[in-house]
Amino acid sequence: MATIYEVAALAGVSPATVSRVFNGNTVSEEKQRLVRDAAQQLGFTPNKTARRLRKQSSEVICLLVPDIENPFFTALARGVEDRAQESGFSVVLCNTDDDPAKELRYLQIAASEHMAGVILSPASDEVDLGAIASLGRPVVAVDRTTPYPVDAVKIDNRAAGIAATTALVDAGFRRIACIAGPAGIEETEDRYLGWKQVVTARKTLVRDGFLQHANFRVDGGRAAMKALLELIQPPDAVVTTNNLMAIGALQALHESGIDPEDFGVAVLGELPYLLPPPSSVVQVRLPARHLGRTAASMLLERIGGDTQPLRTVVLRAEIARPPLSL
Amino acid sequence: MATIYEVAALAGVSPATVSRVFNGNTVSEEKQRLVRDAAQQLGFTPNKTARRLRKQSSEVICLLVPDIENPFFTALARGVEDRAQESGFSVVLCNTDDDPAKELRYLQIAASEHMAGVILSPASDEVDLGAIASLGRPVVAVDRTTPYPVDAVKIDNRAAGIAATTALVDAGFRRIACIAGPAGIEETEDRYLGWKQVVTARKTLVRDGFLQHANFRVDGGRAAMKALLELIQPPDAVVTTNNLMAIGALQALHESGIDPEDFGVAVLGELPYLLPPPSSVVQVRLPARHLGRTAASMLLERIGGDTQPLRTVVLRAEIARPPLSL
DNA sequence: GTGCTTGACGAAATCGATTTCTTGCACTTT
DNA sequence: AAAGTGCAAGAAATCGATTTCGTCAAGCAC
Repeated sequence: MATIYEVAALAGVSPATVSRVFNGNTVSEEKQRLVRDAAQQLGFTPNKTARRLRKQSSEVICLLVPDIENPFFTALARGVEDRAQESGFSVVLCNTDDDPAKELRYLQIAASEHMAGVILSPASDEVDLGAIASLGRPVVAVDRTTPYPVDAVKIDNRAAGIAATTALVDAGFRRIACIAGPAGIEETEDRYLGWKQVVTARKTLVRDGFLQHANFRVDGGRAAMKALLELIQPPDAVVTTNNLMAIGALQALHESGIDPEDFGVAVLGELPYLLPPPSSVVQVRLPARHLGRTAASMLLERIGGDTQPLRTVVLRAEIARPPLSL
Repeated sequence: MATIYEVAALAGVSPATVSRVFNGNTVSEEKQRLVRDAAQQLGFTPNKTARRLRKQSSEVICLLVPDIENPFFTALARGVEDRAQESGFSVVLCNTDDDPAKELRYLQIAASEHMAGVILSPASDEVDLGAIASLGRPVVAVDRTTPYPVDAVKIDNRAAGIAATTALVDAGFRRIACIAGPAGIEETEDRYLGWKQVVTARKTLVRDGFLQHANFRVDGGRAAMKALLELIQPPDAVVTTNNLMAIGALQALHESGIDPEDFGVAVLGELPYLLPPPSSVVQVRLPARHLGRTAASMLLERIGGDTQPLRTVVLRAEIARPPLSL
């Protein structure tokens, strides 16, 4: 790897001039040519580490997601990446496993690595953005929000919950349960509030136990569904507040020998279905990729020095597939 | 962010001593305590960028995969990450989209960012490891190999192809086609050779057109399957050489109204099935996560200075689900 | 012609660590 | 007691860029 000094020596100029050539400062035509030729000849690329040390920042943005194996987050990551590429930024993708300790570790890395900014889907409300914030690096919360004053991009979760539940009611289901995520996570809270609003307004039957809290994974959804089916008066339909839990719920239904056509399932998110799902499954399509792209745009604006007041962008989800009526 | 100089000043020692405390050199008990206290008090963490510039390396490894939305690669990534964490390394995950240009860009970034090593699943045979290699950074190829002399971890693709095809033969299918990936990619080449070996040895019927090349994605699999079904004498079973193409193939079957129980499908890889797949689907389970973990282990050994001869580790796939006989 | 502005560009400082050199002190060894 | 040995720890060099500062010359006004 050639250094700026070698280029300078070969071109017969000072290192400062070489730097100026590559950073758009005033250099005479003549020397520009000399420098470029020399750089070309030596295969010179500026050392990012040295530049970063000096500039105290880099062209890398850090993306923290809770679960990289969840297609929702990979789609989101793609959105971030696409947008970042357009501005010449690289994306570092980190997996927090919804573990605040891991999250903190990565945030510290982001800080000490001088990354230009962070996009994160916080593992918990207690996320500590202190280190990043004190460096003045912008942060954008995505999908979930934080108590810190940062920009955010989220989905209109309540509306999504309402849409999902309404679709089930409209399809004729009358005993609609809800499998929500862990209590205390705002994102899932809003979704189940949407459910609650609809079941209350439409006066459907709600029993104790119709609201199940589960972890966000497949096993959580399956366990919750099993619990629902064991109720004395079980539901005839369910709203699950994320994609993985829906998979678990569908598995539980299948294991219980229930014909999927007879049981309404509404999902917030998309299922990795191979084949068209049973007609009684409603999917609310969450704009994951767009979420990522929007977050990246906002972050890049901040990195560029934008100082407008904090923004929260709310994206609307849409029903992917209206259910047939019963 | 406190610097080493501030810590040194507060502790009343020189920066060199502070550095020694954090890098395990000989420092008296007394000063160690002083330094640690001062560091604690200031919340000091060594600046990674400065350290990296000086040491000419970092504790970051770069993982390049062709498609981050493919569950096979996310599982692989998890394996890499898990292993890296154990040694205190961070993983930067980059998506090449099977685009040699993007791949090259990321490799250059890895080089100029002084990353400790690279694990990659090369987009093509023309991958250029020159920059990385000239820095002496170790590289491990995963899932696919390269013409460069680097360590590799791969799957016994031919055996997997043989296992998949044999399972179909054993299940009674006699006109077995193959949907292979793009010609020229070794990984898929080996898999289809496994198929070829079995159909030849077992004397099943093979027609022109029974071997389809497709891109590695869902649409490729679907198109290939459609082409197969349009043959004058279509196959009664198919081996698909990756998971996404299998999804496409199953979709095509479904769209053609063919009962999945009547048509044998063997997949190299796992399907993101929600529910148990039709009994005629054979899945050869590829140990993706393990692949990643092994690659990470090998890379970390090299980073640690291991200079043993080049190794290629071959992992064996296993049949996930023996088919019922017809 | 003198003084002032302006622009190109080199010298040197800087970013924050690590590491090599060097020094000084305590302790052996003959 | 002089010389040798070992070790803790400070001073200074180093990694490779960017950036400030200062110089010098050209251009222009008076």
